[in-house]
Amino acid sequence: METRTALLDSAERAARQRGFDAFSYADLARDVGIRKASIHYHFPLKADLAFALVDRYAARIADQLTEISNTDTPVAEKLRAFVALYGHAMANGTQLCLCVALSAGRDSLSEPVLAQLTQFHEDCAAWLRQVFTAAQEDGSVIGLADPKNEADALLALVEGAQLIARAAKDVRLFDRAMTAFLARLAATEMT
Amino acid sequence: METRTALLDSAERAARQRGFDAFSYADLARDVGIRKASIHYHFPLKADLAFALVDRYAARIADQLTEISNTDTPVAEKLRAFVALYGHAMANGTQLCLCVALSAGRDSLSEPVLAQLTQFHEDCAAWLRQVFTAAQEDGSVIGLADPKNEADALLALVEGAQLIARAAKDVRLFDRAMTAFLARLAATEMT
DNA sequence: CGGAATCTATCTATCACTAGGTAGGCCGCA
DNA sequence: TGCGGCCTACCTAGTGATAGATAGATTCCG
Repeated sequence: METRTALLDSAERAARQRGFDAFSYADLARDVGIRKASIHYHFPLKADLAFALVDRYAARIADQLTEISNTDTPVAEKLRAFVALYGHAMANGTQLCLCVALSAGRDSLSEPVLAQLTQFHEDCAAWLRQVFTAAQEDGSVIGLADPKNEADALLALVEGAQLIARAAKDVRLFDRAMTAFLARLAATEMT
Repeated sequence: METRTALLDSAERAARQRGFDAFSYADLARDVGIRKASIHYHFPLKADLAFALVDRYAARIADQLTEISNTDTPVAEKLRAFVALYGHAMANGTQLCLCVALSAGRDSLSEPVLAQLTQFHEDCAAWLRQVFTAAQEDGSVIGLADPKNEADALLALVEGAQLIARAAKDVRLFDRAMTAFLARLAATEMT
C-alpha cells in the first residue's frame, strides 16, 4: 500500500506543477525508486492513475469544505477560508489545484476523469451557493448579488488567479487578484 | 508568406483548443498540406513557432484594446466590450485565449516566450487599470474598489471563466461567471 | 504440521509509436 | 544561375504499454 501512495503523491505534485501530460511513468519511477514497469501493476493505464488522483483529491477538498461549513464562524470567515484554501494550495506559486491543472489539458483525458472534473466543479459551486445564500441573510458581503452568480464568479476568480500566479511563479499575484473580493467581506470582530 | 500564415493559423487553433504541447509538427503538416520537415524551414524550432504565435496574437489583442479605447463610448461599454472580447475568443467554448492556453503549460516554454506572456498580462492589466480609473471619475461601476485591484480581479475572472467554460465545452459557463460583474455596470442609455 | 498452490510486488527486456529535429536533394522561377 | 521553398529519408530520444520471470509471503488442505 505504501508504494501506491508514494506514486499518487509524486504524480499529484508533478501534475499540479507541470500538467498531467508533462510527467511520464519514467519520471514517477525515478522519483519513487521503482522500475517504470512496476507502476503498471498499480495503475495499468495512465488513465487509471488520473482517476485515482482526482478521486483522492476531490475527497480531500470535500472534507476541508465540510469542515469549514461545520466550524462555527461567521459567513465572511468561511469565504475567507475558501479563498485561503485555494491560495494555500498554490505552494508559493509553483502549483495549481489539481482539477485546474487537469482542466487545462482536458483533451488528453478519459471520459470518466472528465466526468469527475465536472462533478468537482459542480460540488464547489454548490458549496459556494450555500455559503452565499447564508450571506444573503446576515449581510456579511457588501453589494451581494444573486448567490448563484456570486458562486460562479468566485470559483472562476480563484481559478483564474491561480493560473496567473503560477504563470509568473509568484503567489502574490493570487493575493492581488483576490483583494477586491476580500474587501467586500465584513470584518470579523475579535471576541 | 502564404504557407507561413497557414501554419500560424493552424497552430493557433490547435494551441488554443488542446494546448501547445498537445499538437505536433505532424498534425500541423497534415492540416496545412505540407511535409513535416518543411515546417522547420519556416520555424526551425517549435520555440520559434511559439514566439511568432504569441507575437501575432498579442499585437492583435493590443489593436482591439486600443480600438475600444478610442471609440467614444461610456466606460461601462468599454468594460462590456472587454468581457465580450474574451467571451468571443472562446468560439463556443472550444478555445481559450492563446496566452491562457500557453500559461497553463508554462513549463515547456522557452524563456523568451515566457517573457512575452508576462508582458501580455501586464499590458492587459494596465489597460484595465486605465479604464477603471476612468470609471472612478464617472461612477459607471457600482461599488468600485481601487482600480488596480479591480483590474487584477477582472483579468483573473475572465481567464478563470474561460478555463471553466472550456473544461465543460460550454460557453454559457463563461457568461454565468461574468453576470455578477456585468450587473455592476451602469446601463448605457440608448441615445 | 508441511508441502503445494497462489498471490503480491517487483524486475528485465522489449514493443510499436511519436516527438522534434537534421541532411541533403530536387525543382521552378527571377 | 542561384536560391527560395519544398521534398524524401533519416536520426535520437522519448512515450505508454506488454510479456514473462522471480523472490517472498500467504493460504489451503491432507
